[in-house]
Amino acid sequence: MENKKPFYITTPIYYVNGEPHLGHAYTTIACDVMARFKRLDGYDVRFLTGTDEHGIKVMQAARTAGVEPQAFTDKVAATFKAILPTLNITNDDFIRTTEARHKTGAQALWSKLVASGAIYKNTYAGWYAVRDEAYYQEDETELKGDKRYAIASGAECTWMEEESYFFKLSEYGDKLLAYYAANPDFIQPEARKNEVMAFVKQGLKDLSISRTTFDWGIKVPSDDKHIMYVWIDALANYITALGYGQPNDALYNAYWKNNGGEIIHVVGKEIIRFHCVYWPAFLMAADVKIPTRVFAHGWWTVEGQKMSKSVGNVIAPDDMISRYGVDGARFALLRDVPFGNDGDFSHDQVVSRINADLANGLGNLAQRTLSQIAKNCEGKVPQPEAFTDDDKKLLDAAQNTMLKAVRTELAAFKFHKALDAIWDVVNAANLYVDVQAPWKLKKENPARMATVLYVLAEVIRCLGLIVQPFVPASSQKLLDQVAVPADNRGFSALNTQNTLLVGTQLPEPQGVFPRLETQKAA
RNA sequence: GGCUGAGUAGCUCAGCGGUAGAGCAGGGGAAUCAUAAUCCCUUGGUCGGGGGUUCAAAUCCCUCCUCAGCCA
Repeated sequence: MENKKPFYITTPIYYVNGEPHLGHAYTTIACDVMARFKRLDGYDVRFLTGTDEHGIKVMQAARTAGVEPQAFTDKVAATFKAILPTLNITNDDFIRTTEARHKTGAQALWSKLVASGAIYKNTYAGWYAVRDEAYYQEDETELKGDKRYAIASGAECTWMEEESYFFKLSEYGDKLLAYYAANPDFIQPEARKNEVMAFVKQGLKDLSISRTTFDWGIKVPSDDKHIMYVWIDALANYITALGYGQPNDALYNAYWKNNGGEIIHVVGKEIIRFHCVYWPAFLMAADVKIPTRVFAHGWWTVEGQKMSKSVGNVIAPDDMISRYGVDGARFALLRDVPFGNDGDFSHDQVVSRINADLANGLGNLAQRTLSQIAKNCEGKVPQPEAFTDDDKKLLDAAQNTMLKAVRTELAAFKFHKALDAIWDVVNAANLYVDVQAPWKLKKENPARMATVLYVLAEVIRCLGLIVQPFVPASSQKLLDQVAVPADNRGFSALNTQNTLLVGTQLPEPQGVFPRLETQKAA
């Protein structure tokens, strides 16, 4: 148990100008599956999520709602926090950028950047679009009537001149490219890496990193007129949550400065540049270690359409849970679509996946096995005879091969392939039941029947163990069904040394994965 | 406009130089332990279009089309 390797995984911090939806749930669930897997696999895991609460948009949203920004963010942040138990998320911490610890840490990071000479003061002038929180060059805007708009986004612009601090991003292009080259896995998937490298190769400009036009943000140390640019504020959360720049930085030492452990940021593809260009540049300048990996996942459409408030097809995490159950929802989001690709969320597809794999596949496998044990073996783990080749083959797949395959796939965030590997065993087990036909053996050869049922029960134990990260609640029920002790459910038990104990009394079999109705109005 | 991906069975995708694959859906059958679940067999594709290289191309090259993203 000692000398566990550290593993630090983060979701982005979610911007509190709207309610949580499918996209937030997706990122968070993916990280949770990874965090749970790594814990079960013997790592010392730290899993962080949280909310990004500063910036002019939040300030304006608060004004529209007629409340103070702090009160506004308190309310929205609470809705983000509330979905975590709903989705059965095992985050170790939840950071809000309005918390004192974060402000202290972010200011410490700023001061470090100043001390290292990476920051200078200048004037910023240009066409500013409030909606985009961005400045545009004159040629990036167009005049319509007496108003000027950004060509790219259509947002209205006003001329602004403000004193601003700048980060010397222009000095980091080569260093970043060298880092990407030396760490080929830093940006995944590959297509995103190409995109980021192309961006860096064309040359980087210094980055304006402070604002004076509004005050909903973290104050720049020793210059109260300025607040920190939202991204330097937001990105800092990954280290401030660990105690960076604060009196107690034990977690920072354990999980960030860690020796040989991993630091992984999971992000949506829209914020890859901030995480793969700005963030590592800030860290280089501050002499802080750079994360091991940034993984950008794709986006969901719903029934073929983009999710949007105006279309009215935004899926709320609560809706998903009430329709499919927590485990069904978690499973459906990761089962088919390669992490990193965009996917389409279709009700019919989700239902058919849940029914085919969970109910008909794994659920029914357990039910048919356990009910035979209940009827024919007094509900006790049966005593096996010598194993046949078929028995050995199936047992070996469940006890040895499966975990290795899942480990390999998850190391590359291939959730769907990990599940493929697990379901290969589920399908093999269902086939094994038919081939062995224990219901016939009952009369012809009861000892052989006992062996077959033992093999199946043991395979169910292994499946119950490995499926824990994906369907945490159901898997516990499944493991209860085969009487696996609560303290023997880590992957260190996924082998031939921790098999089911012959003669153990099993509880009355109960369905674990219910079938969903197929015909249901969307 | 430049760059990066993607375009393969009704649907979701795998294959990335050697006789077109899986899962789901559809059709037929077997079985009856089980959540009307399971198992077997099966229908279905000029692998976006066109050209080229090769004994051989979904797979390599060129070109065009469509979609997505990044950049300008």
